[in-house]
Amino acid sequence: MPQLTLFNTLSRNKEAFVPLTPGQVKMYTCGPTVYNYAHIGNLRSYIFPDLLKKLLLQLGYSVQHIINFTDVGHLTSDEDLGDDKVEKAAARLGKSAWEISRFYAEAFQQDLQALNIAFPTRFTYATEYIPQQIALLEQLEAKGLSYTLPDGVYYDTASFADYGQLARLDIEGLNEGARVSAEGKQHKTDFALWKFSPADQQRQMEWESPWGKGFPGWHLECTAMIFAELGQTIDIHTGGTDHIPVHHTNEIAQAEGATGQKFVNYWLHGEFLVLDQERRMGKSEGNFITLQTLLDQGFSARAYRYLALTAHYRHFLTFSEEALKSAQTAYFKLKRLIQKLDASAHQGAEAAEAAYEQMLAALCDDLNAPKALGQIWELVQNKDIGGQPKISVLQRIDQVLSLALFDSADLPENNAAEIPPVVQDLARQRWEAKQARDFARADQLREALAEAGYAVKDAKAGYELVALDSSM
RNA sequence: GGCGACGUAGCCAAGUGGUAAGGCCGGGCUCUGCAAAAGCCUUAUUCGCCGGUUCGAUUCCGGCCGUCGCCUCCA
Repeated sequence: MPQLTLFNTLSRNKEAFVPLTPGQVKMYTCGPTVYNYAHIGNLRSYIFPDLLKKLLLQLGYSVQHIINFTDVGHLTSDEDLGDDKVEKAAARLGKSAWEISRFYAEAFQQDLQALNIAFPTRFTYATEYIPQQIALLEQLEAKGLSYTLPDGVYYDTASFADYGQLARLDIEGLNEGARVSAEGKQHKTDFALWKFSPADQQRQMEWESPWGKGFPGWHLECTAMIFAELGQTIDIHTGGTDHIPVHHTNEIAQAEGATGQKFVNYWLHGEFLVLDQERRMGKSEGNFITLQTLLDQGFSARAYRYLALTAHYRHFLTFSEEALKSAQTAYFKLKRLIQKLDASAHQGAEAAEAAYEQMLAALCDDLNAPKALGQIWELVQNKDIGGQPKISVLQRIDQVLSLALFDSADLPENNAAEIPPVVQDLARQRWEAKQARDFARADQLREALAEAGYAVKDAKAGYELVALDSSM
């Protein structure tokens, strides 16, 4: 078994992975705030933890994994103090905040399924851990790490010696005023642990607390849920790079401030998906593409997973329709090649095993999926290795990559069910003309089919219809 | 202003101090009535620019140019 090495944001270095308890891994993945659909950039950040988890399983570890839902919104901006995204979405759609968060949480889970992302051991909902969050806040208060202002209870970051170490923050240089400004905040990095409900309005989501009616600060929930589900120290915590300077920095301050123990041994952060020319994709930017949009365009969700795996998780991935198209073409071609493997050819088993070890080694080197994919292509096209050893290796590596390499259901040729009868009729006529060697008529009918949006592909014993739009 | 990342063929993208993975697209050929599919072959003397270290740098160091991210909820 190769040694698993992971790039740890704490040290900014690749480190050999050693779990707290031999053979067991506790990992936590920062989940979405459920006030809208996830976009494909968000989803990228759930693919690499999935890859990591499956690699750990393949290496023989047992894995306890939590993904949370932030189902209580937080501040939208400085101008909207007291308002939050979930409640805002609720107002816009005429639903309750609870309905909104449940709806988008379910939509998110459907996206995960479409992308072959395994569900975690548990999904946790922030609103189901309010007592734990209050208890954590009490702990912090007892240690003198918090102070109360008219609008909420704040964390006193100056009293936590290592504050900002994860992000290597230069606190003095932080953009003055860019952070949420609150009257009376003692230090610009101080953040809300509990916000009071505005006196003049009734929030849908608010709870009683020793400090007054209100709702928890954003950072508190993750820490409280980790403590409740996984313990005070965990192995791995994953999220997007944008969480390093604020969210994860604050989580560490809360957790280690409260317990005095190391919170997380390995912090892993995924880099953004970016749009060519157009900067990052963001929920707030309004320029986001959902998985459903891609499906509507005729793309396979797994082709997007394939695309995500062609880039290293710690690097930007430039997304464009062209890139996705080429990924889907490659992905379908790879599956067709695999379908045609001759399982009765057994030669080259040793070389195949060596290739498998190399793939595993690539993945163990900080999840180098692009390299492993390259090795898959080389294996599949290697003429000295028979179909059987190839299949054996591909099945095992696909348990980690989850590309459904042996499932041909999403290939265009297997999706002919919804072709209109008229078109099918034309195709049949063409086939008959062709059998009668009336090629002029056959070509005419081919053109007619093209106009109807379908291409005909002949095989020896019959033909297939492929919709031109979805044959990308 | 502070912190940080990136710049490899038309596109996506690995990579190493010793002479550039893989995929897509393109081109050529085979096969096919045509077409598609499939198969075979081919596609960067070069890794943003300029210096330095070195026998040797795309890979290390310095400078410059360019692009981008975070510092406010965002993956």
